[in-house]
Amino acid sequence: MTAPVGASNGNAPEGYDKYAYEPFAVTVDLAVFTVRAGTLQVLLVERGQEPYAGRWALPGGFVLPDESAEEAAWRELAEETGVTDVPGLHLEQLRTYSEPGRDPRMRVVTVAFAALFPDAPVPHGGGDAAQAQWLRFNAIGPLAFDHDRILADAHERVGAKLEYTCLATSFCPPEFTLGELQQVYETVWGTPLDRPNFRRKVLATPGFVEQVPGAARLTGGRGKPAALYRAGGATALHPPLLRPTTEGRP
Amino acid sequence: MTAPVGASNGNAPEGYDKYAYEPFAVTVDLAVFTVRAGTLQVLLVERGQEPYAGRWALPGGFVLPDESAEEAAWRELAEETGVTDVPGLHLEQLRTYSEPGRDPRMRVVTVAFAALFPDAPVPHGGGDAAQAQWLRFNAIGPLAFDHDRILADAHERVGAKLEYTCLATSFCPPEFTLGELQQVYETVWGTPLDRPNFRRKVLATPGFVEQVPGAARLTGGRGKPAALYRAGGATALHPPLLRPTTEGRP
DNA sequence: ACAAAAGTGTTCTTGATACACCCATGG
DNA sequence: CCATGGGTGTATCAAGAACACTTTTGT
Repeated sequence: MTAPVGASNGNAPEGYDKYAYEPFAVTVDLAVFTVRAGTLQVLLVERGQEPYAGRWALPGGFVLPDESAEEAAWRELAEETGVTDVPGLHLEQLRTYSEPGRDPRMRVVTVAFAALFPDAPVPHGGGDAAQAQWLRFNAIGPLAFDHDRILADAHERVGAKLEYTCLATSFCPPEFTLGELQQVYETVWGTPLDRPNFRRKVLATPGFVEQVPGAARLTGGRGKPAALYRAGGATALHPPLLRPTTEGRP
Repeated sequence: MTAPVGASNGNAPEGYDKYAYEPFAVTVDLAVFTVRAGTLQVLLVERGQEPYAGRWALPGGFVLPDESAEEAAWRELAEETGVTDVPGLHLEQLRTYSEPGRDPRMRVVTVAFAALFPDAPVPHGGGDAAQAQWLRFNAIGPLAFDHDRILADAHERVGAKLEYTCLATSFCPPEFTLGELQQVYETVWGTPLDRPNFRRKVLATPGFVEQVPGAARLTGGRGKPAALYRAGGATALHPPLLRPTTEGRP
């Protein structure tokens, strides 16, 4: 029941006073991932005040009175990174965290989002983006609030999404090699993949990637130049590309 | 950033007045499904007041100051159905809907949940459960607020979850036949399945179901009595049980 | 005897896995 | 010429799809 009052079930609070209750603050928290140099990185900000002063935290902020959580998330992402209109940037709602004690100051309900950032563009620093920084996912100590859990949930979600969607291209620049795409999978999953099979799988999925006609690029300085690809129009991946040795994940 | 104020990014509102903003109401909405007599049914309540007076709506209500959204959802479910401690009942967070105009009276952010109810126990009526009723999913007209969308999202989620979890047993009574389990899949997905293959698939997944030793039951009055099964301990389904002709779902 | 529902077996095809192997480029 | 990374081919195996068939009950 959405209605705050006068709901047809008799359990909603009586009266219709907007201010009758201790107010809830509604915020968004963002788990922004990127893959750079073969490592998984997360965008974090350092807290200046108590509680958790000096700790790292997920970027985020209030949902303003006239915007949805999605709009707030996009706005915050732009403010933290200083980047607007990143092509191929993916942002999706993760879940909502509402435990009463999660912020010691007041009741804060946060809608968490997971975002995939392509490599390269403007990591941090410039402009009004205060001190947002990319940190290695594996080297992240305890975060403020319940952000460790949010980050873990986001990581699991991103890993799962790579299996059955074409989302991995959101981690890549507009043009990329199949080796780079494979590195995205290997970095997020933390497991090596068989190159020939990965290649077949990707190319056999219509609309996953499309080749840039004549282009080629040298990847590591050495070796044969690799063909370049762009993201195709497909979003789903059928059949899925499963993580190796996947037993009993809920 | 969870902090309402003094956050390390400069974008959070200044000051630390809990009442400085138009307050957000936080509610939960429940999409409760069951499979009865080969049809998919949804628990709905009829609204008594404006807006949307006389329309059907998802059951739900406020998140109280000292409970999480999950606790509120369990409480509302118990209140609407009059049932507590239903074994095998499954409830999970779906997503949060926060568009500013979704309730015309005030700003209401709702955390939506999807629940699977086993067949049979206490449909409605008794006790304080006002007028919650089971309606056929296929015969549901336009609902109040944005509940059509929430219900559609919940249905899609439930359908997807049947593919890769053992969740279907949550639709069944404690003891059930494989034919009944198959009917759950067919009802939710709306597609017929091959019985021999379904059977093999279910039995080949360790921990999905376990047979009740000597028991058997006559299903439709005629035919061979079917063996009875209980839900096993497993939660995940590897490899998944995919919907037929599944092309291009995001 | 027949219908209806449970349960078993078999074939065919697809997709995943694990390799071996060739190609192009820089040092 | 060799190390490095890109790209191709192939044999093997497990899983899913389709369907024929048997068994047990009620009418």
